[in-house]
Amino acid sequence: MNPVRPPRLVRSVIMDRDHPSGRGQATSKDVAAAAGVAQSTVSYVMTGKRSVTADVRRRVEKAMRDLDYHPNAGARALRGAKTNVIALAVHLGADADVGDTLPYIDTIVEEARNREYEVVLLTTDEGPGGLQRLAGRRVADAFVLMDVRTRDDRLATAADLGCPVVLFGRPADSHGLDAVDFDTGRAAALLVDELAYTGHRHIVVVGDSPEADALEFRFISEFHSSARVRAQERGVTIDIVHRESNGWAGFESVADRILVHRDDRLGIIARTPRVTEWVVQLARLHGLVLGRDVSVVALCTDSTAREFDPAITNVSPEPRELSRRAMGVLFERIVGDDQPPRLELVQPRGITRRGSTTDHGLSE
Amino acid sequence: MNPVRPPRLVRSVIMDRDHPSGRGQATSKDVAAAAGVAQSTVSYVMTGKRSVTADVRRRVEKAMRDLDYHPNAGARALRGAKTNVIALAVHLGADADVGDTLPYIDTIVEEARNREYEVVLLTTDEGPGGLQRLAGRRVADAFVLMDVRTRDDRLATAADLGCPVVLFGRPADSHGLDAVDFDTGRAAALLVDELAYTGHRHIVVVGDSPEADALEFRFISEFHSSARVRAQERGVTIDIVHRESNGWAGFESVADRILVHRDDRLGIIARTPRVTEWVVQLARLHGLVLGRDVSVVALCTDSTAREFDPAITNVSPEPRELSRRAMGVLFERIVGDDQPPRLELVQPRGITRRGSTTDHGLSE
DNA sequence: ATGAAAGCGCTAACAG
DNA sequence: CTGTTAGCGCTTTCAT
Repeated sequence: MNPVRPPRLVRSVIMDRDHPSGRGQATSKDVAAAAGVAQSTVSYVMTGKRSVTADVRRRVEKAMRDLDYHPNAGARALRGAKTNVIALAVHLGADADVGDTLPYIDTIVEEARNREYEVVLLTTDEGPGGLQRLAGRRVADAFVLMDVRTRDDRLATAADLGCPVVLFGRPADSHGLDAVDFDTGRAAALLVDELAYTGHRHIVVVGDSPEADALEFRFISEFHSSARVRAQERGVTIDIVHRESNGWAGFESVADRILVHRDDRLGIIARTPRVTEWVVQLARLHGLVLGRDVSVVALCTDSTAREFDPAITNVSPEPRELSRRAMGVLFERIVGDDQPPRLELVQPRGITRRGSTTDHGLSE
Repeated sequence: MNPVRPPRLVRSVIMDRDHPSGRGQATSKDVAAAAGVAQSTVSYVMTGKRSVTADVRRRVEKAMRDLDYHPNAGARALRGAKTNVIALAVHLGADADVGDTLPYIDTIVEEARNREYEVVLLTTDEGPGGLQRLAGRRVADAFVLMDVRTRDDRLATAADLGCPVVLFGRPADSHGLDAVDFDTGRAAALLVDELAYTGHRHIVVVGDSPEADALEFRFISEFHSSARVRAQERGVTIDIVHRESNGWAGFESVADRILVHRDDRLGIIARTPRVTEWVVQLARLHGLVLGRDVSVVALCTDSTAREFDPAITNVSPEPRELSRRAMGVLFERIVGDDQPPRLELVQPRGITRRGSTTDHGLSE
């Protein structure tokens, strides 16, 4: 029986070899043997750090494919003193601002992959210890720190790690580390301008975090102060409101403050996606039609803005652009450049006018 | 000058040593030398695989502290054939169900840390190739696959990796892999029961994904079919509705279907946090008071349920428990157990009655 | 209870 | 252009 057998599959070939026993991986030595070259040649074919005859290269590459060869990351890291892993410290706790954090992470992973890097995850809760562990054990050789607070006890440690680090946000003292940040002040100005230009006389800024957070995160305080200044310049009144406790209840309790000027060209600025949801709900609840009785603008991604009906006039915080820039800076450091520490301040792409805003006909 | 100098700091001691040059890490060899023992003894102090005199142990531990020693992960992996890294494949794309995905990841990272494991991140988009890369290069030696579809092309590959894998979800063919899943059918039954017991006569199930998704993810179709069966058993009418296109608009267009029975003891089941938000909005928009004119129950975490006012009667999908169970199964495989593949079906902890439901006085 | 020594898989001198 | 060789830092026999 079975007089005619199909050609054996690659996998079988591997299984039959005696050196890379059973399930074990083929090593560069096996590849070298199969291709009839030295182990170092295999290495040079991979790294391109030495020129190799076309013929030899072909033989090596074929052997790699036949044996399903993958270089062992541990051995590489050990020898090369380079792990090709970056550590990403991000806040994942129960109180994480779930709204727009995934696109940041997604883009970071993507950018890392484009450069043949892996990403290990680290929670902000682990604090400085986590950084030390990963750097000390040589698991990662570059770090991305998200959710950086104005004063952040991870920074002194991070600066001492002796390897590239990039921050999301602008701490009071950056300890000589590179950082990227979104120009939230500029975003606030754009949002205020939009409301002022379309003839609104009163502006209320609504945030979802207690006042205390404004001190911890610069992007919050900066948003507030910039909005305040701009409103003054534009000659419109402004009030800054945030919820008093968690949940809708803590938000509803400040409803009066939000809606005081509901009958006199009121424009509301929502600082996060979640708060946008609430503001929309609040308006509906009070029988106010968005884009007619009251205007709402928000700092949120375009995709979030479009989820509403009417869609919300918005400025995007550009999560993907921010992550791309951060990774750009990080990899420049990795290849080793000695520039002084850099701050990349990402500008809003602009404001997108959608259905949630009225034009009171007073535009300049 | 400087007649009295303070005792030198640990760091200086390191810097002064000549072997671990400059910024370089101290190695176990350095520790051994400093403690006056063999390198192997240092190793045994760490692993505990051989008994060590209390005195020797103390000396070694002191040397480790003095030199700020951290074992090199690459070297360990190389020698020990164990990376102490698990790979987490998760969907992070633009369409990710942002709602409740962070708690899963948070708990996975936490559980990994408790067992001295690191977590590398992998996007679902990378498909089977990502798994092969990480396993082949020996970056990770165990895998967690989230967002598993009914038919998922990563599974055949995953099963062939030759290392522990655990799935979130129940594919049509699990390829002999372990899996954990939430009993969404039971959850649907609980939600229907709650509405039936409190005297509702019509139930509408609202989902946020198009019908097509129900085929891809078992938890969706199972939720629907279980709800349907249970409603029949309880003698109440049921309709299953989902939005027709993205955003609020696609949702509002099915508003009529949702609210047909608004005047006759209507109970609405929201299948996700996001859809809960919308249903609440829709009700308000139509002047219906939650817990009086209409009842809303949801499949969402307790913390999400409490965000609303009135709080929403809910069944939690238990993200943290699910992750804990998954990691439990995974680590049992890692220490090597030869049980047949397991499916851990996590039961809902129960339903929590809150303000969003009316009791029509017909409870049994 | 401890030491000495071999070697995991790779890269980078050093030789030709 | 290619081969030979010496480790990277650790764990684990094998000896004592």
